[in-house]
Amino acid sequence: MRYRVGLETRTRILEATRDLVAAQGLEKTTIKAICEKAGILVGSFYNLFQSKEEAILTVVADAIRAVGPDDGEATLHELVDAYVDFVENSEATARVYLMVAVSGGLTDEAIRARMLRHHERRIELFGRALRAARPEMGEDEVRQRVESLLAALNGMAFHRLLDPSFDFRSYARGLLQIGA
Amino acid sequence: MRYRVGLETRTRILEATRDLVAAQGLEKTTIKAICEKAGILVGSFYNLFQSKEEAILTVVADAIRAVGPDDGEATLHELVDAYVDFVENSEATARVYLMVAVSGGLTDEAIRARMLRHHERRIELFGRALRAARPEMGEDEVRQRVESLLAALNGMAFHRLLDPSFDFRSYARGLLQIGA
DNA sequence: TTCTAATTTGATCATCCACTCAAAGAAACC
DNA sequence: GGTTTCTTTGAGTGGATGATCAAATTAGAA
Repeated sequence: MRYRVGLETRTRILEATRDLVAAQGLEKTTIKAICEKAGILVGSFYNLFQSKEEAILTVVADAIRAVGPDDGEATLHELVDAYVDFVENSEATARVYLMVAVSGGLTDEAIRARMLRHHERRIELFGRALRAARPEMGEDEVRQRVESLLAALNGMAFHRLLDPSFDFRSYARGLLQIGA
Repeated sequence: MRYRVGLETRTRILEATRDLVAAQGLEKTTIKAICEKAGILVGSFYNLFQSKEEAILTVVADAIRAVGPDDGEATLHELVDAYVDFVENSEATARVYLMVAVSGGLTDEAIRARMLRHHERRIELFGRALRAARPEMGEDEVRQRVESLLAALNGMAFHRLLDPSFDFRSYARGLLQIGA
């Protein structure tokens, strides 16, 4: 994979994989369907990826990274908004993330460990923001509020992906008023 | 399916299916594995179920029913506790429910509709309990609080299933103090 | 016990899927 | 233009899976 055309094909394969996984789930996504959607034949796929698993894992890794913590200085409001933005603007990636987190996390030890680490990082990020806004708050209460906020955000993100008419942003902002 | 042995076999098949789906997910659960776990041969399976899908759908329907609203008179605290009990005491069923809700809900229109109806019923149930405890609260705020509570409960249930050391009951009760 | 209907057995089938590979074609560098 | 390396093609392989079926066995009612 060194020529320009090869890299373009690789991108097309990953996009096709992401969209198919988002629409049909991890297991129902077949090599044949990926290749059709990417406009290539099977052999080309295996020229760029060693296996179906490798392509899917690449998509999954991208999805996890896309949710990931960025700015350690952000306020709670900004963090919540950024998560809503992610779900609203990168719906396919968000769907992949959610499916992998649940189906993968519950059935695959490696994914489970990765999800727990990812969660812990987000807890720290949100905890830092809450402590900055409410310096007087005790550590136990910070933990309770941050776990609650993140759980509610995840639950609402799922609701939003199930039901596009669910006003994720409003409800997410409402969370800050309840728990602020 | 009229003889006693047939009904027993049916039960064994459904238990095996439930446990395998809980451990490996919907798609990786094969007829062969179900039959081995149930201690039967393939032909017996097809004597009692028309297809693999029928067995899985039966398990899934049981799982959805198991989370379902029961008592219209229950307090918020009782409703929350009942949900925690369900997750703690029927872990396999809870895992099946979660996997179906996410993977199924995001990829299958029929399951999606079913999940949204189920969610709406739970919102009503929790809403009734909150209104009973806080008659002065406006309808918009009831909706915001109930959506937040249910989303957080679902998010925490997932966290608990990923991480058995997560103290679901304490955090769930903490939700009531934040939003009460 | 006898008879019928339900149940079990296990070989068999058709289909789908991930993956391989050798040959032909295209891209990049001299 | 020549050479090398990368890319594409597409038929083909092996294996697994869901499902079928006729024959043998067993449960239960009369």
